[in-house]
Amino acid sequence: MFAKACPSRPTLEHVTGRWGSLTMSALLDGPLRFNELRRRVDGVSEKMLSQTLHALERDGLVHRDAQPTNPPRVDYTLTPLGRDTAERLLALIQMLEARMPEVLAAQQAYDAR
Amino acid sequence: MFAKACPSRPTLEHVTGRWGSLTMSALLDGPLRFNELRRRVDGVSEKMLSQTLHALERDGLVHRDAQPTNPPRVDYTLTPLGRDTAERLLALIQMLEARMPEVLAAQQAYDAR
DNA sequence: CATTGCCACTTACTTTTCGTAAGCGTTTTC
DNA sequence: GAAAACGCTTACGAAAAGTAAGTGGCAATG
Repeated sequence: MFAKACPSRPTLEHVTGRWGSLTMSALLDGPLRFNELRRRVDGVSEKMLSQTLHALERDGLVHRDAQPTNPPRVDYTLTPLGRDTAERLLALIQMLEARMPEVLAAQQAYDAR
Repeated sequence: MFAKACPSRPTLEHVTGRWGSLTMSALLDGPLRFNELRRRVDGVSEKMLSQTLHALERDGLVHRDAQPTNPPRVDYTLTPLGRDTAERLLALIQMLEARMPEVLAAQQAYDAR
């Protein structure tokens, strides 16, 4: 993984990317439709969500279930691999959130210099 | 965290960013100097490594120990919070690497469509 | 004793990525 | 019959990242 040409690097980037991590964590609660996801992951644009989901689907982390009805209904779900990944991501996110006071204190100390 | 203006988002991005995750994982083995890190994290430029380290230092995840000798010797270490974070990151990375066959298979199936 | 290379960076420039905004066709809601 | 929701895609400007070169001092090589 530390090697430049490692094939797992792109996947790691999809998973840990700004929107990848939030998207996957949001899907831990259950399947969500495109616009439901967009509302949960506050700040993501339609374009970036679309891109993110395509990448995650290609990597086998997210399953896309499109029903050819009118209007189209598209549900996104985590695959088993996706769930394992998302659980770790969410744990990391929650740990960081819990310890944000430490981070903010460090930032203030740093900026005060 | 899912809120747009959440103060933990920038920190999450530093931690999970392309170079942040690899840099922190590399530091789990012990303190490293700037160029040692650069050689370990294959592909990172001096500029990006410098930027990444500054951000992580400001967030209180990495400690920078610069000795004013000649030539200057600068050691980077993980703080306790940084170590907790890096352990989770490394676990995620190793899990992904172990399951890359699944990912590659999914990619091939996707591309074949 | 000149050349090369290492050390830890910073700065200018180019390329890639990202975010913003609009458009698409259909279908239910008021 | 006007407006909004659905799930996207496309064009364009802005921001981030990658590339390359420069800095200044010291150590070892030739």
